[in-house]
Amino acid sequence: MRQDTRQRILATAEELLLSRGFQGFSYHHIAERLDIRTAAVHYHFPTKADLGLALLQRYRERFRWWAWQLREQKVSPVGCLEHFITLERRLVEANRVCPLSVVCVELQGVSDEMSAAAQRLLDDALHWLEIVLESGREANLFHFDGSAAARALVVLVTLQGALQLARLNGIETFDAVRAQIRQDLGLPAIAPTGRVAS
Amino acid sequence: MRQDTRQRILATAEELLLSRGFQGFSYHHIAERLDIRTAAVHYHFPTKADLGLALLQRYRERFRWWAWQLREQKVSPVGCLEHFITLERRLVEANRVCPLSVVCVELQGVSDEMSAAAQRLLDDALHWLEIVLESGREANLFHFDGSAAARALVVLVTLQGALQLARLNGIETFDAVRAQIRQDLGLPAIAPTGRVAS
DNA sequence: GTCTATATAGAGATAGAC
DNA sequence: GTCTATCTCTATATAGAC
Repeated sequence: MRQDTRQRILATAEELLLSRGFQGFSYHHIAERLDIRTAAVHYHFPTKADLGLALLQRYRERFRWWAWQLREQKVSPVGCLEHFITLERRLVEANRVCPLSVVCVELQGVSDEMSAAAQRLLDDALHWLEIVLESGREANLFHFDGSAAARALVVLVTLQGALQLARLNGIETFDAVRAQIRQDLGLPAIAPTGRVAS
Repeated sequence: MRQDTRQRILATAEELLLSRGFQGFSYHHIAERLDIRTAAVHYHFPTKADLGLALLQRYRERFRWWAWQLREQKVSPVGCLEHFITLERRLVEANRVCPLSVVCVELQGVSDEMSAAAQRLLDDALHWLEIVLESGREANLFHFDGSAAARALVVLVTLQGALQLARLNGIETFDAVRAQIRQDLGLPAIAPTGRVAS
């Protein structure tokens, strides 16, 4: 019945991480929400650095699994991009930011292992996006100059920035940027394959 | 001799804010660096919210003065954009982030007044960039589709994202994005007006 | 695995002397 | 304006009972 406490801690901690930053939540916040004591949290994650690392690893595993699923379902490059943007948009709707943003802003306040885990997550995302863009270009779906790697980098940082500033400026900011990204990749204003999940 | 303590506090606090986040520094850190006591810091800024607000106001005033200078010197739109990018690049070099990033990530941990001040800074930056892009387009220096406001938004969020991820991924990330932004605005790979300050 | 209890340290903030 | 001294609260973490 109760190894799932660990999972509930992770889920709650992730919510807190993405809405308040790593330095903005404590074991007390987690324990309070789950109606347990802080000592129980320490049993599962002895130090906060352990918890932070676990959160980033979990996030990365989830991303890899998500990307693997899209591949299994043979989703088109355009569909992949749309799904990815939708993923980020959901964060905006939930008033959250991306864990990469948190680590970058609070870099001096997190352990080296945590920032290394963030680096791996970033590498995965960039690599995945590069493949999507390159295969989409080969299929004549996307149109852009330069290397797919360079374009993937620009798309990712643009989404990161939009995700973040949307918190101050409203979700219209995110949607405006999203439209621009599509246009810069040579897609029509409304994605032809559908899947522009709201 | 000693109203400049206030200025020294602001300068030190800004360094800490941009390198560690708002929740990542304390009055003790400031006092230690200036070799004064925390009570002296509280004299100038009774609460941390007061200090945070002052930091954002100061940042905004500096930006406005900086933009005004460029205008006085009749710097071309291309030069303005280059100067702006250089401004951000210096933050990367100093391993800092933008105050807007800090406020966005730690939004729940800052006062309403602080986030309102960040909003005003963002508005100023967007408005300034919009004018630069629009006047540059009229002078046939920039080439882009859509409104200047929409393009300004994309350029700004892209720089924000690059500034942030460069902290994890290295300054090459920032430079690659910078090159892409230039290209997307129809500029040659190397800016013709010079002023690509290193 | 979870609890109570507690240790330690740091943060934000105030009072009052100089 | 800046200091010493102190207060209160919170955060991280551990010990040991159940």
